[in-house]
Amino acid sequence: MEVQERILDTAFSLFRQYGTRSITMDDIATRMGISKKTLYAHFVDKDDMVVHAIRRYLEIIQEEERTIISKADNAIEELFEIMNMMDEKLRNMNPVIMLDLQKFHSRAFLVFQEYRNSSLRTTIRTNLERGIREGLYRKDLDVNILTQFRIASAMVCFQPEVFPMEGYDMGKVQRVLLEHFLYGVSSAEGFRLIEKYRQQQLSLNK
DNA sequence: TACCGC
DNA sequence: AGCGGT
Repeated sequence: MEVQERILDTAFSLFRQYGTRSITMDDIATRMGISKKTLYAHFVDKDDMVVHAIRRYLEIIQEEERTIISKADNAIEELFEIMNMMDEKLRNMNPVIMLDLQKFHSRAFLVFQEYRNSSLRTTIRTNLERGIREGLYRKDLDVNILTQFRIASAMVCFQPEVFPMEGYDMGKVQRVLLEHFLYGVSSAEGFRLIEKYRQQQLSLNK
């Protein structure tokens, strides 16, 4: 792996736990056993590093989503796989990171908004359309409204007032909300499939 | 690693 | 004071 990528992965693993504000460039350099000079050889400043760290994280998620979507047999299997993937991606994530981006790293915040408004929206909408086509979701769904709702629901885990880090794991929150959404959009046939995948999950975790 | 300056 | 930046 390239040095930049290793720096970004180290930085992001710290940012996701503590937010960007409380992590210093010294922390990152120390953690990697390199000097700050090396950090500044690869990134113009901290803000630039935050932008790249967020971008990389989102690109990895999108890449994994593409793979899942192309492999999944149907919309429900797709959602289950995305749920497992996001569980890991959001585990131990501190919701303050979003406030830090909003307040101190507006460029990185824009990168996230761009992801939310294009990639995430498309993934959600396409999954709904797929499920309806496959007869696994109800035919009378309002795809527009439900897409908007699902985006909002995915964002609620970043509100520390609603889900403070003490007591709630972001990955778990996302999983529970997504599963709840899935039950809400499913047809009778979809419902049976959900039960089947849930059984499979249970036997896998043993 | 020491140091500056915001 | 402590942290970004040199």
